[in-house]
Amino acid sequence: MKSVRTRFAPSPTGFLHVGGIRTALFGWLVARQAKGQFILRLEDTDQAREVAGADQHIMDSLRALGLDYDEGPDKGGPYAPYRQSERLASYKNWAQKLIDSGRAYADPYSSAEVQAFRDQDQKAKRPFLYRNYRPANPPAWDGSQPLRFKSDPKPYKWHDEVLGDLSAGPEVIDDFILIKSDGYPTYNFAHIVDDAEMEITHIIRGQEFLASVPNYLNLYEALGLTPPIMATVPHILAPDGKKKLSKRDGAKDVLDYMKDGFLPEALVNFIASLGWNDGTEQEIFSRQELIQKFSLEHVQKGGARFDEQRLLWMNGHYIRELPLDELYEKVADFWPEEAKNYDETYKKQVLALVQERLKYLAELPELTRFFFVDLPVDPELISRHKQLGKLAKNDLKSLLEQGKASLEQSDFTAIDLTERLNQLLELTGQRPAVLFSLIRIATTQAPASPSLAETLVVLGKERSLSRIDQQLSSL
RNA sequence: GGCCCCUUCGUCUAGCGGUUUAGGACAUCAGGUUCUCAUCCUGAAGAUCGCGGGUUCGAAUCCCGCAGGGGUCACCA
Repeated sequence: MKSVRTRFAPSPTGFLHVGGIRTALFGWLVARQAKGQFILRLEDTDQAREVAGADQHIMDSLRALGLDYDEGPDKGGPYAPYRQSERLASYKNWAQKLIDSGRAYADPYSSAEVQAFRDQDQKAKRPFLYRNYRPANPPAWDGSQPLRFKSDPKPYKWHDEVLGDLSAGPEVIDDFILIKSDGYPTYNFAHIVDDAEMEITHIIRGQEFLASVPNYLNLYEALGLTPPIMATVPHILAPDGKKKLSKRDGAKDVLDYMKDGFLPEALVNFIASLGWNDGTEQEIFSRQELIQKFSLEHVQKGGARFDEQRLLWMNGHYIRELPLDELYEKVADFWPEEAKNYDETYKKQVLALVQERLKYLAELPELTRFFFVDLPVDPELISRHKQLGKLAKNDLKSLLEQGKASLEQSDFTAIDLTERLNQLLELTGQRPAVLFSLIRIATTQAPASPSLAETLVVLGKERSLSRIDQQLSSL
């Protein structure tokens, strides 16, 4: 049996956003599930739109997400090269076959002339079809003119793994360009040649190509090729739900998500479940489960909106699931500046306290800064507090003095601190909302922090007491 | 405009003729977890399944119209 071979074939014109990644992910899942191969091919046939470094960026993104490819431009493989710009000879060969069989011809018109035809059709409110203007006696192709496919319009029915049975009439089939006048092939031609030569079994692509499929089918026929299995993945929509997600609508580079501390596992799970599910109510899928359970038939037909809230939740979930030591390693580059002189033991204690609060790793500094540096007293923390804001300064002062007196006697173990804080509640007759809030604010100067006793343990006696003094002197 | 695709809570979705008073998750709101934030737990609100016809004893599920959205009609992919 032929082994399953899928490919991801981006053009190096920029970074990869979630939409592109999803296409890659689905192809990767299909290949891994079937124990086949996943191939990366760069479609760099448009020199004008090419962006320097984009190819490397794409490869970095795939690797960062763990979407490893078996063959690719930087990896080689039995069907190398994997860059279309290096495969021009191939396209020439196949083009020659078409010329020989009378299925390709040189386009004698200037672009201005073609544009005139187009305008004419547009004015008449009918779709532009080049074949209506097909030259009767085209000149021999010398490579300086575009080479066009001589189409054979007919209706087609075909099957799409996601969308089901599809069909289209002959009116959509046209003489499209195979090779541009600059010698480079168009996508329409190149991908068909490459997929055939590379023995690709499944084409998974966005729905912007759907309207062209009949043209491809016509070309496959002319080349004597059997079309691969096709699957059309719907677009991911911008948050407003109107148009497809694009870079200009704020679609972020996936590598930027990684830089903000979104975990690859979370990103992969999120992107997979955007438009796919296994038919059950399961939400969290490990990579192994995705490979095992993924199927193109369960991919949603309609477009899905990108909901960052959901990604945030899922990422937080994956962060919470991580063993502390593993999280500690991942968080290495995210500590606040002030943490650099602290040792691993201390930082791990801090990390354990904020693990359940982290939605993404880049939040670490704002959540933990007070563990590493004394922040200036912020009077608003008290004045804005529901209960504390109502108390007179003298009352606050005396409460805090009592707290200080008790804590001075403590050995700052969790057990002792908890007990003392409880005693303090009875002694002062105050509710936790008042007493604990006050001490918490005094010792952290942060609007939010982990629980009081836990925080004090990590902060330690000396630092806690000196901060209480600092607060006292401001009252 | 022609052609093609799509349409279930705000969002992601389950559902493939009857077990559905349409289920779950995110977000929202309320309560609980000795304090804030978060986690966790419980609960609430939230979709006449785009609309209109049919078929059927019975339809979110099948058929036909319509509407809305998207894609495409490049020497871009």
